[in-house]
Amino acid sequence: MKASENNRKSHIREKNYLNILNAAEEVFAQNGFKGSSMNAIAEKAGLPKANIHYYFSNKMALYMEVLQRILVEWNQGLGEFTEQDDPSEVLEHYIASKVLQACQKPHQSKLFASEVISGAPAIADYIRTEMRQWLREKSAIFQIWMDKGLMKPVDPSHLMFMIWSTTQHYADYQTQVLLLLNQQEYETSDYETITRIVTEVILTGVGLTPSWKKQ
Amino acid sequence: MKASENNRKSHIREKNYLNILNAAEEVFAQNGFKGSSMNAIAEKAGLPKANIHYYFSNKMALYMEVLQRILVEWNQGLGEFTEQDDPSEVLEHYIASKVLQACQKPHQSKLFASEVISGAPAIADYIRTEMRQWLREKSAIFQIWMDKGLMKPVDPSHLMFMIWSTTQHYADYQTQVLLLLNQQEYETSDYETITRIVTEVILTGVGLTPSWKKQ
DNA sequence: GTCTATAATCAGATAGAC
DNA sequence: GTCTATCTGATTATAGAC
Repeated sequence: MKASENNRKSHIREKNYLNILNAAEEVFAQNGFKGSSMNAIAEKAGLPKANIHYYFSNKMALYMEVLQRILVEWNQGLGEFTEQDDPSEVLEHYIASKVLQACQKPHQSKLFASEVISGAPAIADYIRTEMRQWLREKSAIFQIWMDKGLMKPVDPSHLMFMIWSTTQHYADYQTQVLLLLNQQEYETSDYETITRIVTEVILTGVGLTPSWKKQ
Repeated sequence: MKASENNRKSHIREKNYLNILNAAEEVFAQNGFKGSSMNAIAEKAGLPKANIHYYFSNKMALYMEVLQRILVEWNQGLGEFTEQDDPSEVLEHYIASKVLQACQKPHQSKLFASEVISGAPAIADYIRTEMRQWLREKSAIFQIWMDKGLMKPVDPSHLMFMIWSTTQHYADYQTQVLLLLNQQEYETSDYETITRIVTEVILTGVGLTPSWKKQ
């Protein structure tokens, strides 16, 4: 087999693979693992059901791939900071990224929420190890900032929960938010409004000043 | 038929009815509407599957009853206040009730979250009418308080979303929170910790003072 | 009112032609 | 690699004995 053929084939493989993953992400996000059918995923991907089984050994394997991809993307995009950084800059940046992520890729947070609501059977281990470790590290940095008097002392873990909940709300409860605001979808101006109020309330709440209020 | 017999029968009916509703609430909360099976509900209720169909015509009818009951309970327990009330007292009380509700009856919020994540097919109408109306009324009160200079001006709807998200987080993401905090379940002391930090950050964030910080 | 048995449909997974 | 046909088991719902 010529190399060019090989490339073309693996290109097709890659394309189908991603197509299925994307379709699965949407369907799983809407109805959770148990509530989603391979049929629904196949239809969304525009393929016969059997093709999915050609690329993924079974439903659970597909689900794990989708979840894995989300966790990897989340770990890349967010949350690396050190005690040397400026507290308000760090929180502002973190909140802004989370809001953007929630509004632009709500499926990801919805799928994650679905998984956690059903008891996190697939990611309990991940939460107990990597996520807990990450939270411990970042909490320690918060604590140092508080000890230095750079911010008001509040429980660091719960502060992180507040950031997660307020931002992810716009993904998980997207349907409710849009219905209440009488909008069809999020617009770019919404990202800014949301980021602004969440940042302002939380930063002020822990004794910090948002950059746009300084001087 | 004697009256006593009639009473006994309707008592049995009531007991079974509630038993099924409670079982259904748990199962639907964990796996959503599509992901839940009548079988699982029957097992949790300790009844043969057919008995459920004796009390509820079908799966959707059972689901709607469960949802209905949650919405009624939520409407009773929370959130009646007027512009004459004191802003910090109102917010403190509202947040405390929501935290208690989230920690004590996480199923309810989980089920609601599940419904909204899947696009709110069963309650879109409720959200568009009653809930939107409620939000408009309360937002108007917030706005009056802000106009009077009693609190810092922020978007009232989004402020409400922040209260909902931070409190409901402890229900919807209960599994994650407990895994991260390395706890088996919420304790009474947790209710207080959570209420305290959420209240403190949000109230301070909108320029109010929690009661325990006054004088 | 309760429960076993069963009809009818749907879902996950595979076989095998192309 | 792709797709139709099909197997097997689960699921909703009902029939009918008790």
